[in-house]
Amino acid sequence: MPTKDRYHHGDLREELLRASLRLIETEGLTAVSLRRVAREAGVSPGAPYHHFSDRAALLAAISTRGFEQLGARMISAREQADGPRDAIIRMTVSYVEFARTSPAYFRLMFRPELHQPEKHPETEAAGDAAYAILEDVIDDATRTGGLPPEDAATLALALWSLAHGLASLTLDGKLELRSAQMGTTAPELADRVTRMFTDLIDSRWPQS
Amino acid sequence: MPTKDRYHHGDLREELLRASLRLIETEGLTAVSLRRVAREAGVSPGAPYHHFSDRAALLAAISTRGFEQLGARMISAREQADGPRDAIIRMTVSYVEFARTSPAYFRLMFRPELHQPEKHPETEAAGDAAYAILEDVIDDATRTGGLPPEDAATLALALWSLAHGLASLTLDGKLELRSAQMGTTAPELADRVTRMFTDLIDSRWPQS
DNA sequence: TGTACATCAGTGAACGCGCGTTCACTGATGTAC
DNA sequence: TGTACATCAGTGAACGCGCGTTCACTGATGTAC
Repeated sequence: MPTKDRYHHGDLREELLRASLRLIETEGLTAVSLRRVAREAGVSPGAPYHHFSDRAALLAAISTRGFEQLGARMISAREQADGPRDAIIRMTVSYVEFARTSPAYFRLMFRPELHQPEKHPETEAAGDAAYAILEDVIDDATRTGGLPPEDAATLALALWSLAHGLASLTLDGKLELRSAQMGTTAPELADRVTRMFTDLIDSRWPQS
Repeated sequence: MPTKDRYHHGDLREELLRASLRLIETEGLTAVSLRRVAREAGVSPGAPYHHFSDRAALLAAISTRGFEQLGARMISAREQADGPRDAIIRMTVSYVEFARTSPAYFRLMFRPELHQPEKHPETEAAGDAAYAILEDVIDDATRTGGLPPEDAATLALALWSLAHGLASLTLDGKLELRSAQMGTTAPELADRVTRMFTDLIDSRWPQS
């Protein structure tokens, strides 16, 4: 067990990642400087450099983890689903839910200019992997349902756009604004939009 | 006509806004500091304070203008449309097109933490006005088409989410990546997704 | 038309700040024998 | 088991930088008479 006031922290890398996420959530992305993160972790300004080559590397590490977590959620949503149609609903909902419950991750993941993904290919790979899960579910639907294969790629993109738009608008508070006016809640509204979209797919390709 | 080397700039406020947009497009939002913008406009660091109370006020002014331009595009898209169904397509496409042709505006508009809209109600009002246009078109469709009124609000939100997602993914370069793999272009892909969505609406409510 | 004066919109130096990053250093830990 | 030594992971002071903002100032412009 870690003792207080040790010279060696023991788990500084993790602590820095945690502190960064905390900062993003409480004070926003602009508050995340290496100095500040170090201070939050109770460590000197130079210490982080033993774990991350620079600020962008720290942010890239967080992004990678974010994509991995999003992917894990999507996989678990798919596993719990009863058929491809249900999988589509559940995965979209879990995408939006991820944004809502992990706003710090989500905001950073889609701010590529901050973490220079061109220098950190593992971040891009994690993002691609998450998208591949979505595509795979759509492919499932073309095999077992009546979804025409030539529309699969477009539909996957439509679904991603819808989910991403819902997630972004949720984080911007736009959904909450609308839901208040409509006498409901933001999560319920996101669900409703998702279900409507799936219903639309259903009525276009009934056998899917 | 403005002469070079005048003590009074004559149109500094506009020049500062232009310089900011140029900077966002070439070097990103982080490059927009009041000092830098002043330098780009060829003016001393204190000069902008005669036109904007602080940095957030400058950014809010740009955001407001962005929402106004987006609204204008949506209105014009609607006017050119042949019926509510066509209006829905055109407005969605023009939303995405706005993001693509005015990325600097778009990025800033949906970064509320940067321009503190709570202090600048005119920015929020401009955003609400743009959304109202979309809602209005959907309401049209419920009156003239077979769209059930109880679904109107949800559908408006679905459309906004789709358009916003497409726009965001376009700016992040994700659409371009997909389109390259699919042997097409990003704008064409966005069109395709929009048309698919409208087709879905059509097959669900054929008379709309 | 000319002049006095108020106001507007600039200048440029200065302030204090937090930042990223480097570096010589040192305490703690792990390892070979 | 004990010891010498290498390596790891911290410290803390220092660097140069650009930032937002303020301020006393001044040149240019507009206006009243």
